[in-house]
Amino acid sequence: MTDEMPPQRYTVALANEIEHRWQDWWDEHHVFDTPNRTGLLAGDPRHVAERPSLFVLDMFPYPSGVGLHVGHPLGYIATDVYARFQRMNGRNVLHAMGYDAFGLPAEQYAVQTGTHPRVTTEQNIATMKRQLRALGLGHDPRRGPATTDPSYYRWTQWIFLQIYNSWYDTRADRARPISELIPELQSGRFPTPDGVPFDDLGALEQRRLVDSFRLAYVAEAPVNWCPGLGTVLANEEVTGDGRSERGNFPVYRRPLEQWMLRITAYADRLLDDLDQLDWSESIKLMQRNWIGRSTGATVKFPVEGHADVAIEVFTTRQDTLFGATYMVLAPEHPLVDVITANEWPGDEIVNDWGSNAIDAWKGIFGMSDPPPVAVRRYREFATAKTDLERQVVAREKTGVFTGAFAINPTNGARIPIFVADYVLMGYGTGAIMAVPAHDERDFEFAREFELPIVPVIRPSDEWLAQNVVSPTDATDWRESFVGDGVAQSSANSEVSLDGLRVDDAKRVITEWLEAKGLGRATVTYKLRDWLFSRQRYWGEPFPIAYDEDGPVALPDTELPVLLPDVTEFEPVTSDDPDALPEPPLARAVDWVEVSLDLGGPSWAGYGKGARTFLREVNTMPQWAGSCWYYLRYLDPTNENALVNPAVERAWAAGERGDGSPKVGLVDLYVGGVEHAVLHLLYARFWHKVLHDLGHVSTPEPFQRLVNQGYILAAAYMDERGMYVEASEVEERDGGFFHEGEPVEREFGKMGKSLKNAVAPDDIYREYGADTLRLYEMFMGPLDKERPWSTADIVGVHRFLQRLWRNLVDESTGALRVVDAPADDETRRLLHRTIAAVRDDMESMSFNTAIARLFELNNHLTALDAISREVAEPLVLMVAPLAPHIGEELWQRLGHADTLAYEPFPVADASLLVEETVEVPVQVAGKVRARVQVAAGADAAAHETAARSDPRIRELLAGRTVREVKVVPGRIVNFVLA
RNA sequence: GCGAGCGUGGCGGAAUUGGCAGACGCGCCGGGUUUAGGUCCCGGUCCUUCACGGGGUGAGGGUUCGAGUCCCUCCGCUCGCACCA
Repeated sequence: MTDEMPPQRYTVALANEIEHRWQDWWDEHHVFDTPNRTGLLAGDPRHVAERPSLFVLDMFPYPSGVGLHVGHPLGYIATDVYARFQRMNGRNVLHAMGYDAFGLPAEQYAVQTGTHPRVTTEQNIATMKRQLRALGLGHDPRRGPATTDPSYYRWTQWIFLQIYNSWYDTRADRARPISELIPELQSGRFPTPDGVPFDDLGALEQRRLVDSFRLAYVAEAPVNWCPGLGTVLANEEVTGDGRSERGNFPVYRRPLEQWMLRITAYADRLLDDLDQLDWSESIKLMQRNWIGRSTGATVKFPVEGHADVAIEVFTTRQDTLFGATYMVLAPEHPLVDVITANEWPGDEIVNDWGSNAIDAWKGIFGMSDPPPVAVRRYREFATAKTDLERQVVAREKTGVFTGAFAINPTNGARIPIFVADYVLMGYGTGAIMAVPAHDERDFEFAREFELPIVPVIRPSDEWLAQNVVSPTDATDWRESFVGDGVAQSSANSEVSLDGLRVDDAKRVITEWLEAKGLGRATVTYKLRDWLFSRQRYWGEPFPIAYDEDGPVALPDTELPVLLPDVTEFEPVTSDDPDALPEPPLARAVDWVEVSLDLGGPSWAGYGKGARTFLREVNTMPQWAGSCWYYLRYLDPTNENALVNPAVERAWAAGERGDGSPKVGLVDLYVGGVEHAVLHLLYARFWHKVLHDLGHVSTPEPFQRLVNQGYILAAAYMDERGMYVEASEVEERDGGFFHEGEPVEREFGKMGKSLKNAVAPDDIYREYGADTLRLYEMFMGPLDKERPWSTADIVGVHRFLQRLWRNLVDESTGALRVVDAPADDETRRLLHRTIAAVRDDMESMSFNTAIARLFELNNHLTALDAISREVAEPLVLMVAPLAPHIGEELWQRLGHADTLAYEPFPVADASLLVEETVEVPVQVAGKVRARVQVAAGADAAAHETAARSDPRIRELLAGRTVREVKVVPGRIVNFVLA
């Protein structure tokens, strides 16, 4: 079979031999060791440390036990190509890969098999390193920490302490050390309990007061509690039907005391600073929506018969206040019990049908119950609904009247107060004023409950005409009017909005509310503080201990707080929803109890001499380690600091593409869109805290973000609806079969669940790593999803084979390259290719760069010998994409050192200009001929050339040319009359 | 429902941003090398037509000398959010 094969053909055997040899060579010669300008990693034998820096980063991978499939390295290859290109372009490039190795999968596997998660994690990291090394990625091997290394999580804990020991100064709009809060408290800037001066407070009161300012705090908050897993879960770990993603156990919302991080203090900056980042608009929008800032006003509504109670609502439409005809409290609202009447009011409120509307308000569970019973039943009904039911039942409005009335503060109207689950306790104040004329949800509810609808904004004429209704009487309205318009029926003896447009009306009414002490301008956010503790073993321990009064921070000298080496790391699980979390670390009794002499100020809970504390037994969530890993890449071996500030500044200095200074440390960040909100928001938050405290110099972590598309692959489902192993499916007669049975094909994200994963190892074995790299880059634009097709790989493999054959004689192995100059046509093609490839590499359009290289290479196959002036630039251009064959050919061309630092070819501009250009000629908009004109010729010359073309002359004969449009070098168009 | 993005050959995808639609690759067709298959090499390949020509970028309309590209309406797909006051 192989006896016919030329001995020096670029087969997979030769490719693999070349690849392994160069991977070893790179390691031995430290080719990708990136020097820092100063500090521990400052050695610089290649003299590149002073070059402009470029930090290229991949999202931190989790070392999974099942190994990689070919979808995983797509982004890693892209960053490697870009990093190699920029390194050849004169940049000092930092590119490294660490491991996000804490987390639930290793712990679950440990529970199933009894293997300690550290063992599994180390094995998985080794497997992943082997698979990634085989791709030829040019990472600095010294800069790849794992979050599970104590030398790494020591600094995760240190950052937590920085956050804990900080408060947010809203006046300076930044976080400051907690020690700087004390003078502020002493000066009386912040109110103290009962107005007692801070220094006169007891130690515990001081401590409680200071704790209430910290950016990390313990609070009771409703969380996703999963007794089946024995831990609380993040929202993203819970499926749409309220079960755990792993294990499919029920998840319950219940209040538990947990660590929270005060990310809400940064809401405005997290929102506003997005403008300075080079991220896709869709990702920015997702973050904006998640933060969910809305500006409006809070307004107090007095409650009839309760002189001391007012219901505070948040609204973005304070201009419609005169149209508020009822109020709604969320079922969980604490005032519900306070204001609910004992009996239904005796009022007659006549509805449109002439009957008493109150009868319709008494709820869905029977009209004989008094308000307290009706309200209790409704609350039970509302809380029993799962999230799924709330979605499916969608917008069907339910609720119940409390029997109580509030007073609209603008016009004194008595308005009924309802409880309804369309108002959420978690947003705003958990209560709303309802303006059914100008709010869709309120309108639906008002129709359902026969409530009055009072238009206070005159709708646009267009809307009125379309709906054929009155602007002032909503009886016939089929929907609310939510657009801009002019206020009407909105005046009392002190203020009038009538005639004002929405924005002006908002301003006027807000001023009036503030003057009367009834309300004020307010901004609210959807963003909630970040629940930061988990009941897991395999995570970072908190650097926190407790005395009888609460949490106390451990000093830096106690770091790292090592994860105790237990034998039972499984959480306590249960079927009982009322079971309480029992973190696995609670069982490490010897570790939990710790004797410390903390010393220090009483407000920090210290200062009591040596005594016994109990350690925090929760661990941090997996996000903790991934919030700051990119900073550790800068200075991974530093034992005295998270990162040497001088090193950090050197990497942070730099410019964006447009020459403006960058605000984000990392120049290019590539990863999956699944982290659009959580990881990217958390990391930005931590970075900003570290920036405020002076530990990093930029306000943002990631300047430019690119989301690579998923790799899709055909998946096959049998008649039972089960996925079958895609690699075992055969196609025949236009159908697909698995073990003889017909199966249905679909396309989906490559992975274990669809049984359609393709292992990179199989591709190396069949084609080699350079071919895999090239194929993944050639499939399509980086940010688009693309279907994997193993059959298509031969195309790029043939390219490498042809490239090899163009430069190396397949039978003798001799170089086919000559020193004679290239012919003119080849030289011009080369320089056009260089110009195009350079542009494409800059914009990461690798698929088109590869197409250009194909064209040049195909041109060369027709030549008897290849000139060195073409061969060398070609090899250098291929090298970032296919570095092993690049290095091998470079060496065979007579170079002793790596090409990784060779300058990327630069096109000779004079060779890009053709002497003549072919210009299409249109008659009446249709291309009828092409003519040659001199490059740079003017419009008249174009027209003359076009008119002298015989075909054009024929077509124009006897016709009147009304106009001739000429775009020199591009087109000539004769416009006929 | 709201928001964002995308619809180009049999398939993956190009098109300097309003100027020659289909680069490049797969597949397919034909030929060569080979005992044969595979590999490899050469040529062809949007549809229609013998050809000249005509048609063609999800559908329909518009702007323009000129539209894959801009605008409007609709259809389809993907993603995100989902009672956020």
